[in-house]
Amino acid sequence: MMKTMHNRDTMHTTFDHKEIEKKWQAKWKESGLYRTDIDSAKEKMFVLDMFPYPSGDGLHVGHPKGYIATDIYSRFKKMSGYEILHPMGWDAFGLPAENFAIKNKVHPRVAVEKNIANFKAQLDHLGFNYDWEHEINTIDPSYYKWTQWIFLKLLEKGLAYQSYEPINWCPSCQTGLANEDLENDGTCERCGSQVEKRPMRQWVLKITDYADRMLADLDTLKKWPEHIKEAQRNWIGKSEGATIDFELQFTHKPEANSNRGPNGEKAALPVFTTRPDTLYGATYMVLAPEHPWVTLAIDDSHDVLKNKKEVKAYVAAAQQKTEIERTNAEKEKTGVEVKGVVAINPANGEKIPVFVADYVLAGYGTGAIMAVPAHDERDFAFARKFLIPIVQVVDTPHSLPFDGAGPLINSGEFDGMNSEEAKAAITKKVGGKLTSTYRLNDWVFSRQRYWGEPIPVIHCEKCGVVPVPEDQLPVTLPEVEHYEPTGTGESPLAAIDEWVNVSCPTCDGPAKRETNTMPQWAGSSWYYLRFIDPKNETALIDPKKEKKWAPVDVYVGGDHAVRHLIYARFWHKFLYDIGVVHTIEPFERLEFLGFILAEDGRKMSKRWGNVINPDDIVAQHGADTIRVYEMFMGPFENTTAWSTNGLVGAQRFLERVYGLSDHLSDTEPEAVTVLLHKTIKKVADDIESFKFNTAVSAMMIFLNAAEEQGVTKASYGTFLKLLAAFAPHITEELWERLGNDYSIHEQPFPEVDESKLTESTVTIGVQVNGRHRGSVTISRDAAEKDVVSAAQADPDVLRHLEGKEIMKVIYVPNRILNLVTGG
RNA sequence: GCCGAGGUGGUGGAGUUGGUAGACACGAGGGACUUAAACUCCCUUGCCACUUAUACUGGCGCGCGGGUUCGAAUCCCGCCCUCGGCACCA
Repeated sequence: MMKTMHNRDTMHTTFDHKEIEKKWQAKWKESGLYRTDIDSAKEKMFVLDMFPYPSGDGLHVGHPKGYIATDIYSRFKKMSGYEILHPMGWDAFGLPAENFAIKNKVHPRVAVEKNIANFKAQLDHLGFNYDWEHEINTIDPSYYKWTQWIFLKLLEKGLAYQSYEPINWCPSCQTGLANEDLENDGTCERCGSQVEKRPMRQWVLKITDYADRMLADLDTLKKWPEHIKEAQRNWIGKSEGATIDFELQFTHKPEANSNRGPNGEKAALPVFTTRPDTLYGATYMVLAPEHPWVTLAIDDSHDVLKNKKEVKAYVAAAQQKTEIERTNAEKEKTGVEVKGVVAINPANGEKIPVFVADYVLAGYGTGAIMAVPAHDERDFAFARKFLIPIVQVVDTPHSLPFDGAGPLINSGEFDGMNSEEAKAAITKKVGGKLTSTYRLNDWVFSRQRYWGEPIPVIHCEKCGVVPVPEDQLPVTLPEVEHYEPTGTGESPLAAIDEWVNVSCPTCDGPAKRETNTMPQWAGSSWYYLRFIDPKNETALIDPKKEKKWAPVDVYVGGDHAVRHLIYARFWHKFLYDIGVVHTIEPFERLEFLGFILAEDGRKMSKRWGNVINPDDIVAQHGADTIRVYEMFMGPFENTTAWSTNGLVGAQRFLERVYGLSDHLSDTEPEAVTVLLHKTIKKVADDIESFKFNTAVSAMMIFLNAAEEQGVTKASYGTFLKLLAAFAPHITEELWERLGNDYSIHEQPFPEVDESKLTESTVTIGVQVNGRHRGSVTISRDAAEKDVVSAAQADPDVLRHLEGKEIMKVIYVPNRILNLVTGG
């Protein structure tokens, strides 16, 4: 290929990025370029990042990656004719601010506001197109008024309740936690302490009522990554099966059999099983140590067991174990037979022993199981150890335990029936119910800490729990002397008598405020809605605005695959049910981003001393450089290590773009025009699908060609528009230098001239026997015989055809020619 | 164990309705400019063999082993490894 080289020497022009950034950031602000017109008639596009927690450490270069992507995407959409909403806000309640406040003796609000100012400055340095008129902050009383309002609605609908069940308690953070706040090994995700089970009064949200809908509606989320949906499915953990009652008989104190319940009804315990088809093989029953029946049976006032002491000791020992010890499948099974009581297998009437064992979990299903050792690995191991009969009921050539399906045996009238069919049939015979159970537990919603939204209820001696009347919202967080957690299970708010003691809204009698606060995740469970209508004082959101702007069109973030996204989906569905929103899901499309590691391949952390502050990169290399670089690093969803060399590569690219403005030509080769239109198409398609790395690469390819072959002012201007979303400062500057009107960011995105995309000649690869041997350049859509004769004229091809006869010709027009020879 | 995503040069990565693998960038080597260095620019750069040669040419190459096909990074079968979610969940 011919290359007419311009001498790049003379092309090199450096520019003062600091000057340009300062100039245009000021101009953008002054002209209100990025203001959103919520009432615009244009089609809307709501592009949102997961808003940050404003930590004292500030941003490192990894944080802005997602923000850059949404900035580019929303700028592109604006150029494509949409009215965009691309806001930013602060998730500012939570433990770190509170801990910082305790340590440094400042009010958390003061610390957080300082951090926000720092974050905002860091973001502004990168040239983002946020409309700060739409900023929100979860700690503003005008915001959390509506967080509290949602809680009241949940309470009203019976979806918030108080529970005294043992919950996760972090001894270091001194607060209760939700299951979602724990690591896999049962430690606190925030401080790493081993979490304890502790019974205490808690507010709990009935998220399980929404489990089925949250699971089913995942299928409507066509624009979500599969792995996120899968993580949510796993978290919800639905199992389908049956609940079947097992009658108990007392053998040690037979008189107890005739004297149960007010109507003499028999005692029966329900078990949950996914394999009701194996009921005939159930040779014992197991209860979790925390099962209420067990608790009752070992109570001192009861005396129906033969070995109460022994069972009691086992239960006590089980409670001493940590979560990890309890849930380690590898360890040998332990348990104790409950003597003096047997269960009746409802299928065949056999008397089977009852055990208490900690391999059965109280929090799942009914906390009791029917054990089928022949067809369950765990039951098999347990049965072998305790010498319990093993009865095979599913026919299989495999060895036991076998947990697959097959024709039944030893199952009375069901012999020969297939497992699947037998599930419903056997359940029906024994009067059981086909049910589902979930791994997901209700959301433990109260924290015994200061820095959170007060839960808006009042406890009255006479009336019990009384919601704070809506017109008294927000219940504002009072000033306190000390933020330290009390450790007693009471929040620090409990010490502020003048705040706690109120009169009951119902009876006017003496009452106390709820002193627990909401978890960190409350404010972020609905914040996206508030961006649309941030200053509304009379409603959470104006219905008309909601109708136009919800849901979020593109939501971008990493992490939070379950927690935040589960909670937000839950609240959104609730808001749908009470008529606040009109869609069943909050986020139409989700883009998951990969993180940026430090140059040494480790996570960026103060601990390793490898943190890079974007401010330093902006100062040294420019905001446009870091923007282009972070998009060029690799696929958006990939986690990649920072590379200063790569950054410099992006900077060189921008400097060459800038330098080219001094070397524009009056004409350009057709090839450059054609390439420009290919580039327009490629960049538009790639931004739409979040493939920013290949969009940048396409622009680099165009720049290389334009430098080598020449480019006109018009084409160069078009190219600048493609680059504008990525590098908003220098493109604005160059746009002005070309003599155009302000602003490049309000230009329509260039149109592709489709006629330019089809070149008149094509280069076709030529294969001999499937191996590439040469290529021919020929007019588009050339006839097969012309391509073959052109290929036969190619010496490289000819060499491989020598002395051979062409048996077969495979020709894919404009793509490939394959000559197959005999011999 | 179950489920999901992935494995391509020295590096980040292109390319998957099967059709010229390695675009673009980084790094490296060589050269121009410079008193010198930096910057900038030009050339080379998957591996191996042959060769005075970086020229030709041939062979091998997308985790491994098979298969389908004129043709496989792409489709099928069987493995291995990495990352993520769940996990004594009945």
